[in-house]
Amino acid sequence: MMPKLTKGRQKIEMKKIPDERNLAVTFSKRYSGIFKKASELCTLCGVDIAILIFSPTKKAFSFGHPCVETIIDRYLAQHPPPSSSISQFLEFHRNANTQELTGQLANILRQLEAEKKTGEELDKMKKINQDRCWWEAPIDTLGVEQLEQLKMAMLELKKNAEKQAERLKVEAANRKPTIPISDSTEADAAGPSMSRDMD
Amino acid sequence: MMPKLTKGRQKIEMKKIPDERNLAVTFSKRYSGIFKKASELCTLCGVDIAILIFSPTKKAFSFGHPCVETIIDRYLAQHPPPSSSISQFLEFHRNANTQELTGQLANILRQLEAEKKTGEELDKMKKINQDRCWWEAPIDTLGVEQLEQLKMAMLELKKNAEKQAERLKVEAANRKPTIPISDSTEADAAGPSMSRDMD
DNA sequence: AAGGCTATCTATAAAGT
DNA sequence: TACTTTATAGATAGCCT
Repeated sequence: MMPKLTKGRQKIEMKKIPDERNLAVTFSKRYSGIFKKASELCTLCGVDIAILIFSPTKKAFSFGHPCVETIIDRYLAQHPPPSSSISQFLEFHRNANTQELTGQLANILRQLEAEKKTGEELDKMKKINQDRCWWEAPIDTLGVEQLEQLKMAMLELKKNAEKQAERLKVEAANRKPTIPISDSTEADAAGPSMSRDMD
Repeated sequence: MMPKLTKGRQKIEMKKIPDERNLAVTFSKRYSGIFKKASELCTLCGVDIAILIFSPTKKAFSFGHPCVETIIDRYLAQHPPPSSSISQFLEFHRNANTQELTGQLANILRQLEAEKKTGEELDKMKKINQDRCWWEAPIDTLGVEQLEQLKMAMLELKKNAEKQAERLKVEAANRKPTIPISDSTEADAAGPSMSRDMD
């Protein structure tokens, strides 16, 4: 009998692999193994699957059938139910007041105006990453898809608007404006206040 | 030597399993196998993963580390790049005008006020589906998480506001209002117009 | 439908090219 | 660096309870 040529596959401990090189190799093998399994599951059982993985180097890997975005939309549509979101939104604004909200929206609009002036730059970026998925989406989710886009845009604007609002708040304090912008501007930013108000 | 007790594992053809019963069993075994693999990959390589599966019966199964929503947010943040979304948003509004937008936002606010009056009903719904994920989210993505919620809420409000706007438009036409509400209200709804305007 | 068994198939850890 | 090989660990098809 020949001496064993290799040790073959060995059992490994289920903890984070210490050696960085080995970790990279294992990640590469295993994530592709998982994608293959997912692909088989799609074929064998005719199901829809999306997998999102952020590698050790923070790069995103994804698998999707028929399309990652489609699956995500379908998931979001049922899971964090819209009614839940809206009630949280209302709860938040019950504690604040509508005048403040008006103020913030006004700021968003002002910011919108400003953004329009630099819109050309954004147009270029848009050209670069032409969206690829819309036309693949089943008709019944197309509306949601679009709304998603709108929402992402609103979030971007909102962030910018908050910075703007911070500036305006300082100005406002010096002039006693008709629509005061209070500290709620900060509460609405990335802080934990809203998230903790939930239960 | 004993006669074989079973045939053991047999190779199967990579096609949709015809027998419905067998398919259900295979789905159950395989999806849990994939989740186990994913879990191991998390542990071994310290990566973040989300998996969404819609079963043959359309039920959603998900795996997420640290949390499905977190991963989805991170993915959406990079993939259909925000700049793409925002530029589409801007392109859309370049064709409309800011006055109209102002009008719509005003309607949203009006709707908000109305919603507050029926807020109790929404509170009940909120109780039913307590969100489970916020506090699990890593600090650096919490802000996005919240903003996601806000956005979903805005979208809900927007839909309602559009119906409201439709009514107001009719009123407005009879009184020559300071802020005219034009047909863009419809274009902004869930129809395909915006999505097709992309390229 | 859910869980267990066994024989076999598949994935993959380690080492080699 | 990445592909190939080897041998074993792990997943699972078919069957049964």
